[in-house]
Amino acid sequence: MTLTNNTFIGEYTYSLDSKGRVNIPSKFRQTLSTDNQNTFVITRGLDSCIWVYPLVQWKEIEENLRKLSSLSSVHRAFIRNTARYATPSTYDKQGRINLTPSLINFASLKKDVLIIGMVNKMEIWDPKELIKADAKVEKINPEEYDALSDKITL
Amino acid sequence: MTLTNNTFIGEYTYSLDSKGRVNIPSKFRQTLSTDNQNTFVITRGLDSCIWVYPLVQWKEIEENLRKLSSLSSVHRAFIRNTARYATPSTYDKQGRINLTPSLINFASLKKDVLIIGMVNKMEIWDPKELIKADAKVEKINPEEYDALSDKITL
DNA sequence: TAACATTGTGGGTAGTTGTGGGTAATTTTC
DNA sequence: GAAAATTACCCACAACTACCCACAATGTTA
Repeated sequence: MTLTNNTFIGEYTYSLDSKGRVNIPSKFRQTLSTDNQNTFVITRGLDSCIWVYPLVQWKEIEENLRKLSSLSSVHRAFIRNTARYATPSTYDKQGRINLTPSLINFASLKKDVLIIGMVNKMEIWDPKELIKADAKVEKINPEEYDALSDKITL
Repeated sequence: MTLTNNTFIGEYTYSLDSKGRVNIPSKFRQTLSTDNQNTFVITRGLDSCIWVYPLVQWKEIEENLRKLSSLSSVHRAFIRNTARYATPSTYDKQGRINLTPSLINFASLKKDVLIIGMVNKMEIWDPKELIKADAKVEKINPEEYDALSDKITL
C-alpha cells in the first residue's frame, strides 16, 4: 500500500552492522518516487539523532538555504550546520545505507537503532537517547502544545 | 444502507488472532470511499486504545504535520509523537487489518477486542480497559460537559 | 424451509525482508 | 608503484509477512 510519495511514518528497530550500514524500512523505500534514484541525504538532526532526507526533499532544502541571508549570524550558523554534515547515501540491493563515522558518533549510535518516520524525513536514534529526549519534552509548557491544537485536529 | 462516507458508529466485538489480525466490521468497510484504497492508519489513542483512521482522514493530519517547521523543538516533538506510532494497514480479502505488536501492547489487547465507531475514526479497546476508562469519565466535572454544549447540539 | 450469500476465524505457503559475511574493485598510504 | 586499507557489490540464509484457501456460523432470499 502506497500513501503519498516520499512520506514516512512509523517506528522501526534495526541493527547497525560492523560496516556502518543500516537497513531502511522496506515500507519507506516503497514510498520513494523514482527521481530519488534510491538515494538519501543524511545529516545531523537538531536533536541528537541523524536526519535522513529523500534526495528530492533535500534539494528543496538546499533551495531554501540559498535564500537565507548570510548577513545574519544565526542564518550563517544554521546553513553551516545543515550543509556541513550532509552526505548523500544510496542504498544497496538489500536496502541498506552507509552512515558516516562522524554521524554515528554524533547520534551516539550503538548496535540497536530506532528509525522514526517524520513525514517528510526520517530520524535515526539510539534508543536511550530518544528516551532522554522524550523526558525533556514532558517538561515543555502545556500552553505550547495548546497553541498547536489550533493548527491541528486529531 | 450507507450513511455519509467514512463515518463510523456502533460497537462490535471481534477476536484478535495469533497473527495480530482483527476484523474490521463489514459495515465500516462498506462506508469507506474508494480513495481510501482499503487502507487504514492505526496509531496510539489518547486513552489506552488504538485509533484507526481511514487513509484519507489520516492524510489530512499528515498535511498539517508537513506544514510544521522542524526548527521548533515543540513542533519536532509533536511530529515525532504523532507520526512515530502510526502505521498504514490495508485489510485483506477477509476484511482484516494487521495490528503491530507495539500497539497491541500499548492497548493491552488480549483475544477479545471491542471496536467502537467514533464518527471520523474508530477505536479498538480491550473490554476491561474500556470499563476502567468509563469509570474515570464519571468523575469528570459536569461543568466540563457544559462547556461542550456550546460546541455541539444533541 | 431449503438454497444461497455473506461474514468471521483459522491456518498453509510462497515470496519478501533483515542480517551477516565474502570477494572484487577502488582509494589511500608509504 | 606496490601494499594496505577501505569501499562497493554480491550471495546466502533465517525469519517474517502477505496472500490464498478452507470452513463454520450467521443472515438473506425464493
